[in-house]
Amino acid sequence: MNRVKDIPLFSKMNDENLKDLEKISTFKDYNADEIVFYEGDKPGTLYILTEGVLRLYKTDPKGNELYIHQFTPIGLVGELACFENVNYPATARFITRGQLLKIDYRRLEEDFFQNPEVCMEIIKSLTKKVKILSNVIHKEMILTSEAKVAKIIIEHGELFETLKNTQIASILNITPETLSRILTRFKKTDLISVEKNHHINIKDPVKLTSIFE
Amino acid sequence: MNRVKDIPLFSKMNDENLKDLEKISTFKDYNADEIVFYEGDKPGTLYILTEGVLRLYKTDPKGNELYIHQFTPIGLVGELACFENVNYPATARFITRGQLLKIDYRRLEEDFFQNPEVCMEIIKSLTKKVKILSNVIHKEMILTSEAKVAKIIIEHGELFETLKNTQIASILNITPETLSRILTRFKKTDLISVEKNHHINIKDPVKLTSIFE
DNA sequence: AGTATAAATTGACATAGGTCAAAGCTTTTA
DNA sequence: TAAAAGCTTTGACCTATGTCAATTTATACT
Repeated sequence: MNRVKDIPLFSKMNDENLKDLEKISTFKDYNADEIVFYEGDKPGTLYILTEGVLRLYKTDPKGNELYIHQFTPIGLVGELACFENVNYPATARFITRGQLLKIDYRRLEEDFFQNPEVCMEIIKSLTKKVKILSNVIHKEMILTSEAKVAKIIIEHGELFETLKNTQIASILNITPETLSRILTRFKKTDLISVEKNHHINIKDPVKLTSIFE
Repeated sequence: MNRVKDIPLFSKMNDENLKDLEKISTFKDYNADEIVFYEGDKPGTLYILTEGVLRLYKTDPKGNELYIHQFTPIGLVGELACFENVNYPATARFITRGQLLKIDYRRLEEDFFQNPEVCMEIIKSLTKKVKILSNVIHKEMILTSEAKVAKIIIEHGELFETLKNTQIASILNITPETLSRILTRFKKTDLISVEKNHHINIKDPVKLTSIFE
């Protein structure tokens, strides 16, 4: 992607505004593992993810990464920090190669929010974000490790075919050891079985679901 | 409060829209401890808190209340559920007597979001909420119990003068026993001392702050 | 195919906080 | 001001997960 008007957020802007926007924004490509911003950095740039997978995580005092969310195109990233002028509450790192549109927030503000279409898109984006965070809270505060694993098997079982268990553990914010032990327990109690290609066969969906609901 | 136009969110609406709004909304008074909605309830009503203190919390499988936030006037409550049409992700209960403006969301939608002033207020409200949730995540995922206590002493030490330790423990999502043990430890290591009227005297702010930063 | 590297499993152990129960303290209420 | 009710403190114990280390199993590379 290389034009601002291809971004849904701006698709309904008039040409004049678009031109202004182009002046204060640039597309930038990233490699996998590149950091976009660190937790605690000062805001000032609004990011729009146009390509790739971008992970948001926090770091605890021991240095562990605490997974919050992975964004896929197209979405606003880091708008809270800009709108509220607080430091970024999490670190953003690309998981794959990717691309961002970087917008100089200070030069944007004035007429940007006047446009009702833009406002509507921002509301949508913020709403999505509230939902994401609300789910994070649910997962981290309410669910036990066993419940997290049961939930990801039921809701995204296919992930086990493409990701290593260490990666899944990191998404769930548990250790690989804990994940391994829980999977073993699920196999022993005949809730699941593991077939070729790491495909997880759910043998007792009802019981498995009851673990996290 | 008893008029819709006294609410900032609607203050800039024209008279016609206001009249429409009044038709689909009602003020309702609540007593302390009254529940407004339960986690899992179907949405349909947009609430605006006009008086009192409203607590949002989730309930874990053991029945423990997990504190998320307490709202004070004036603020939108439960808009995520309405906008996204998902069930309420938390329970809302009044801590004091209070009042809500209840708006029938289904009858609202059409022209409500056209109004740029209203949009702007909604963006503000959602932004505030993202910030709140982001803080909840920080508190619950990153901080240890000791760090939570240190943080509340530094940032809201005066709370100890008005609230029982059990209430503070519930805000921090820790048990009163744990809070008591941590306070004892802080006293023993000369970080704080407790004076008359439960006033907490911070003897070593630097060290105390370093526990949670 | 055969070795090197990475990932998963398993066991032993550590730890933060929760749970339960008893004993002191403070408020409130009568 | 006495009795009751409600807080706080303390000790003993429990539990879910993390940590570290050893081993086994898979995967990738020449």
